[in-house]
Amino acid sequence: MSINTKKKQSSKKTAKKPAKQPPKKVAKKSSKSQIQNTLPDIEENFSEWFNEILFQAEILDYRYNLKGCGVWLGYGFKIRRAFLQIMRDLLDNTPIPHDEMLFPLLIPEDQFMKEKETVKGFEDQVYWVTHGGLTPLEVKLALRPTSETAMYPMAAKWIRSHQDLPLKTYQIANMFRFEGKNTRPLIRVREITTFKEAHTYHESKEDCANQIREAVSIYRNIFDSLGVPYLITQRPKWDTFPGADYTIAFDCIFLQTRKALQLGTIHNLGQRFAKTYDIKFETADGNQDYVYQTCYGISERGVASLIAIHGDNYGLKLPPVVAPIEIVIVPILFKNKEEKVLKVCNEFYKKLKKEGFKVRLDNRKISSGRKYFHWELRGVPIRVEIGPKDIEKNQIAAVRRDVKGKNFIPIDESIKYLSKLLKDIQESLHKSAKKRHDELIFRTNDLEEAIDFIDKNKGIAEIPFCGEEECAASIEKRLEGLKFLGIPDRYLPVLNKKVKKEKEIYCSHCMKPVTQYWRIGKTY
RNA sequence: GGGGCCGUAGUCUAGCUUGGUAUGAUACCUGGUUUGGGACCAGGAGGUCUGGCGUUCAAAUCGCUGCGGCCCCA
Repeated sequence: MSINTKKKQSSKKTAKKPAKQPPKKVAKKSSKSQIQNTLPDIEENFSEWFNEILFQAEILDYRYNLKGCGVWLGYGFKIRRAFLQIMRDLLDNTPIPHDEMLFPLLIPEDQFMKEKETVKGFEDQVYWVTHGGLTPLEVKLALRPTSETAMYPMAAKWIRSHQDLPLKTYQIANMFRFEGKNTRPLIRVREITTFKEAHTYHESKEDCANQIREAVSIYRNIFDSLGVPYLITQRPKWDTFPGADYTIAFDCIFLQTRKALQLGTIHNLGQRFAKTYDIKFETADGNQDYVYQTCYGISERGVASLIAIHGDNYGLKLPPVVAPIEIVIVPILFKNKEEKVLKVCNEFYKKLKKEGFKVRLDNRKISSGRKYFHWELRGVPIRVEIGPKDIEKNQIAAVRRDVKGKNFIPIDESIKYLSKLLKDIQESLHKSAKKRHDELIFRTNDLEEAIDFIDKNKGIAEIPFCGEEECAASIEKRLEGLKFLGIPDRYLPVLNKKVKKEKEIYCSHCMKPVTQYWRIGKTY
């Protein structure tokens, strides 16, 4: 199957178009059978590949006919669920746990408008509910674009004393943002179906800084589990979350487009929101003070990143931790031998199931080659084949998805072998992605070189920079789509005991002496 | 934000210029034969031609507009 990524060059009138390029083969095929269900080439046409894989691998159906909204399908939903499980496990198990909560989707206008900075940052993106049935509402209701304004008035009611602090909360819910016309499945959507937002409340600046460190470490863990490489960067002050003191972001550079995708953000909110929403507590010495806050969020872009980072021309490669199926068993059936093979497969299936593997036996009456393509497209890490020859030799054939080798294993050793293989795949996916990702970062003192590097879509660059917005603006003007990501983590006091300082470098634009490189590149 | 192109079965597509029975493939269903990398044969089912309005004896086809998609530029 294939979804609407067709690119029709011809108009009705001018019809006679150039011959359509056949899709690039993803596999060797006998010459007489026709090619179908192929994916666009991931290197040549990443964005088409991405749309196709979402549909073909049954992750998302984007034919809902409402811009920026789609349907999570069965297989995709399971991946999403595993992704959420990773986040929940980490947040629930910090020394002082985060409590999961759920706030209303609707926010009354007056409450929403209270925090001026946030409103300004989101005002052109808010969906408004103006009617209840046929009755116009006296106070219109915002569909949350983010939940600070829903949560903080409640927090003000809950927090009385320093004994109530720190309070750590999170919710996983959908958000609505009226994005412009350039929407993209999972990456830029109008309904963010999956937004994990943590909000924490503290009695001091120091506690707040500690929380930032905890958040960074949680996020590291999340993306490491997905095998997704990332850069940690403090956003420039002009690109900080509205109302926050500073914002630290996790970005992933897509290996094909070499554009950075923001995967998650961590904000130090200081006391600004506490003052707006009057979140006060009584200190140990009997005074009143406003709480210090942080918030940090991750969306379904996490799923997008693991699809994009590991995928190839055969389809997905799922890290075992998020794979809905870790091992698929394909029986190799020959005439008059079916019963025997199916019996052995069934026994092996039950054995793996009992051992706790996420396993699936593919009994369908289609050719085995077809099954291979089917499961490879869906990124199942290991395929086990069992045929008459294997039964004779008391073995199984194990094929890994990531590097495609076939190995024959004595059936008695198979459990041990398979669980080790899953671990290997998990690690090797991460390692190979990280290796390719690291190669996309280029440090130079020469602005021309940096711009050339980015212009040729080779990745992102680090250049010496003074931090001034005007200076940044003149550099951004040099190349379309060029953006300042911000300050690399190695320079951030909050994340380093000893902060690194560069010597004898000068801002790429104004030539002032500086001590930091900044990251610049193209972004999604 | 500005501009361009497009929408026909689950999917892809022919037909549109010059208005008159909607083409083919694939996927799907049934039966048969097969199966160590996308099998084959036979039969079957599947369409408000993106929604609305208009022109016309007659609209997939011409015009306007909504919705949706893709591309280029800011």
